[in-house]
Amino acid sequence: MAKLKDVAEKANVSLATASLALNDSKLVNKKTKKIIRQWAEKLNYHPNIYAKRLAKRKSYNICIMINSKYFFKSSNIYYLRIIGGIIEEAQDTEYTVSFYFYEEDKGTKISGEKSNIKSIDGIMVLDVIDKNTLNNLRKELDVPIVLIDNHKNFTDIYGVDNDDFGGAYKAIKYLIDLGHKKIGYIGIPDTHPLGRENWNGFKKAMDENNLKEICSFKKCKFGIKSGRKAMNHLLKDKSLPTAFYCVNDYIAIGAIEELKSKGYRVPDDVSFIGADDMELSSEIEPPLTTVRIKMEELGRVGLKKLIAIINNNYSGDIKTIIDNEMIERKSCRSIIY
Amino acid sequence: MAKLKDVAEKANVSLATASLALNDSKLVNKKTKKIIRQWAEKLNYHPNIYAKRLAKRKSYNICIMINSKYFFKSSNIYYLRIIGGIIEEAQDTEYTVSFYFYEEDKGTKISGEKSNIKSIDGIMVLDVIDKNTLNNLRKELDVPIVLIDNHKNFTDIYGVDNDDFGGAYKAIKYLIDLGHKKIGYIGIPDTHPLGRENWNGFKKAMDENNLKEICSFKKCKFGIKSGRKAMNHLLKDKSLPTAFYCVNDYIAIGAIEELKSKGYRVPDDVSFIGADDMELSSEIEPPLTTVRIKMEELGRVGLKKLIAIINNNYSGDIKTIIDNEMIERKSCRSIIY
DNA sequence: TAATTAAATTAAAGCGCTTTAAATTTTTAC
DNA sequence: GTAAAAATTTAAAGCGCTTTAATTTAATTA
Repeated sequence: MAKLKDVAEKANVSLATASLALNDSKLVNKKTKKIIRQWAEKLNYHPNIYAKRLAKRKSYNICIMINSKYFFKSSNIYYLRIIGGIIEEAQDTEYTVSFYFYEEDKGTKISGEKSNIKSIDGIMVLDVIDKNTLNNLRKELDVPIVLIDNHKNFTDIYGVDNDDFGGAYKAIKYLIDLGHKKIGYIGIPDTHPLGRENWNGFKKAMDENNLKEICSFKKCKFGIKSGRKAMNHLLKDKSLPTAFYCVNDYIAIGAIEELKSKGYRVPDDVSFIGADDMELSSEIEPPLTTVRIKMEELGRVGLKKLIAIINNNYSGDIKTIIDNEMIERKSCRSIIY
Repeated sequence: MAKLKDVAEKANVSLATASLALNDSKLVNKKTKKIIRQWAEKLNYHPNIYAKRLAKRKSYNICIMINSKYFFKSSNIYYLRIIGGIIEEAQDTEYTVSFYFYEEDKGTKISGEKSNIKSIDGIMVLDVIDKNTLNNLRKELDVPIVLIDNHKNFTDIYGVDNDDFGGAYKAIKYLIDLGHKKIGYIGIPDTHPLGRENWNGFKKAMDENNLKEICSFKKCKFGIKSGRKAMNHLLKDKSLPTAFYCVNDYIAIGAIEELKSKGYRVPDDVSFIGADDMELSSEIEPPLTTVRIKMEELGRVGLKKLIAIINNNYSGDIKTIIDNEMIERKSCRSIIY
């Protein structure tokens, strides 16, 4: 493999000039630069990243921290898509990412035994992280941190979040535009920030249209079973709304299943809109209309942001909010006559 | 951050001795070694991995190649679990993994623009890879390759594969032990190696028990819809078997749905066993009994194997076969009276 | 005790790059 | 045409580690 010395020799310049040139320094003459670049190309030269990192005393490496419990227990497409976005983005930079599974209770010595984790320029944390672990991170490793989809906990730390509020709002507006006036809500408790955001988005859209909430259930967990249970519970009410917003697709899927098993038709009798867009959502009957979270985007934007921060040229907001995308499928019908 | 020099000074030895000691060389006296080790610990010394890699002319880095199309299109838990296993395993070694998305048609210059990919000691390829890309890899990067779950294509390349054959066999045996004699098969075409393996495993178990195939459908794709269609088709037959083996859980889920929608009960009327164990499988009604693929294990074993090969101390088989795990849930019933 | 051998330690070079002070060349100003 | 300033190039040191030849120390033998 060609090294810097080789291109320097071919180009008839010193090592220093070659290095400077390939790093696009203004110190070197344009013509010289061009010649050096051409030789680099011709020799298929690629810098040895380890030599570079050593010389620059910089790791060009970013650590992606993932709670191993969440990852392995409830592992779902969620992490995969974020990670996919990060990797893709990294491929276009000179940064490298390495993944690190942490365990909450072992928080105190994050940077203990593993030496790799010490060679990093920044940290991205996926999903929610507990206060202890985070604080230890901050103490032990003195590098910038970006939280991905942390649902606005830790307001003083850089982050990239999905617009949960806006997603719910958008969904309700969509239903309203379809003519629905009686709209139900199936979600998780308000104690969870995600629950709060969703509920607030829902409420806002309803309020703006002078609609009153009806048939809301906020005790779900994430999961199909939970959606089924919720619907089962709601079915005891006298009247069903004409449409439901569910804070995530699995809940919606469960609710739909339950409803169908009782003889109702979707969307003929009641429409459904979910959120997240899971792999399954397009597979069920009817295919689920949903507010898709741009998870790849969260990853991509997060990495860009972190790199900017590392290089001291970030000037945007502490929290970046990523909007959602409406995926119209077959689970909502218009009731405008 | 403490460096080697620091611990050498504290321990009152030369840099060389310190280095040797921490790498457990037999050249250095045991007592000296101990002292040096203690100081390293006390100073919380961790070698700078870039300096090390540079000095050793070795990258300690492994490239995980993923077909970006498969990853992003049909992205599912499959990749996530394998990747999880790899990352976990890597955390216990001094190797680092980096991920690389490739595109089939761009096969010719895998190692082109990106320099990172050139600093690797080995390659793991997830899932199926096309011949062209693989050959280019071999030509361009002269490092060992391990194929993960490649379904035994490329018999001359190291690999770690799930025991698809054994999985099907195990599933059928399970059904037979439950008393089933009329067993149906829903799968993918034999042209796909996975289809072949499954079918052969199915056949073998059936043959061994003098059972005749009945109600088999082999034109599925992977996916719920496909399972639904399959069952719809099979329902036109006169008689249903008492149990079905489906080559993957999504197919099973679709088939079950379809069957239930026609008024049948699962497992009362017909039992189902799937394969893979997807996130969803435990969520449906009834929770699906399935032959779980140990995907994390595939990743873990694959990495270990590759590292061994890199260090010239692998002596096992070209292909390593990982067995499956029976997950008993509620979709199969005993029909022994 | 001296000579020989084995064990332990170290000096020094090198990995491939960056960077800065110093040297050289070119341009500008007078 | 020369001095001063600006632009360009380079020598050399350094990043933090490994490794080998050479040196020093300890153990063995006669």
